[in-house]
Amino acid sequence: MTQCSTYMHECLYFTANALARNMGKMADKAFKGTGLSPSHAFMLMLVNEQPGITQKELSEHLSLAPSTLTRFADSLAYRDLVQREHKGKTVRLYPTSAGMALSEPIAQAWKSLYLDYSAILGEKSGIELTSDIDQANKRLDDLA
Amino acid sequence: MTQCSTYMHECLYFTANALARNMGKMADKAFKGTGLSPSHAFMLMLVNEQPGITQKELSEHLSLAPSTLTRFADSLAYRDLVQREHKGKTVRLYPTSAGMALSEPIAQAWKSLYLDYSAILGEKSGIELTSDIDQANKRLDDLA
DNA sequence: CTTTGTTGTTTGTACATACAAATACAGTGG
DNA sequence: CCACTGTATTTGTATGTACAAACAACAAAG
Repeated sequence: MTQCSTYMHECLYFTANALARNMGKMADKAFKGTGLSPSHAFMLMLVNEQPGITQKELSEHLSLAPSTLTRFADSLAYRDLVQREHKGKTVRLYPTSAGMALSEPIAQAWKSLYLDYSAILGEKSGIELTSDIDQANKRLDDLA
Repeated sequence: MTQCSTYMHECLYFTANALARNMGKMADKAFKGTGLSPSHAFMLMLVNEQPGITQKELSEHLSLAPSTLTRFADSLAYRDLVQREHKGKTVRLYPTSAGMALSEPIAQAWKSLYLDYSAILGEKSGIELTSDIDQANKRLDDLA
């Protein structure tokens, strides 16, 4: 705890990024068994649940840029976890059987991630923090 | 607000990353005038305040990997904003006059970032959220 | 039915960041 | 003084993510 005349930990940009990196490490470990990064896993999960979902919709659900979704879709398609259907200007994604087979492992990894950080932060605090952050995101999104 | 049977917004990994991206965008805008990314600006700030600081120390203050600090130092040195002094195995960083000249612009950008998000979240909520996140980070760091 | 604006996707490119392995130095027990 | 161990840095390489520009398809209006 070296002292620091610039109080970076009082800056939301700074703390938010540090938290994201911390959680990223944890999530990477938790999802390692699935062979997918957490973000790819979330994406596949959405495709499994809503076959035919478009990339636009995915980018909204995941708050990721459309171009990012293109790359992710490339990657999942390359591994035969989803199939793309181009209809007009939109692209719809459907899970393959290999993709669906990952549903369970992903759900488990996700649960395990939840347990991991709950163990450190306390379940209740974790839930509250998550909810507070989510509220903040809603306001920030609206003004973007 | 499309509904989603997978409640990603109840996952701390997910919300934390979304917040980091949101804040990142804001910070990029706020720091644009300085010609530096927010992270580089923070680093330069620390060097300005503690001339002779080592990369190890910087990596602790900034919660960034040592290798990342090497690249950042490269970049700042390349733009003649810091000078490196290799002494034994450690590297100490000193600001140049150009680096020091950026102190003020950086401080202003930082303040402006603070005002920006405070305007959206409310100053008090912003402070509380930042502090909550900081607490969480402290616990997560300890167990890494 | 053509022009013009809007929306969904893709591509080129760039950046922050990380991990693992390599390197270079420093300190210790023999 | 030497071998061994630990610590600070660097390098190679990879990933996630973004923006801006290009592109493709549709919609609306003249």
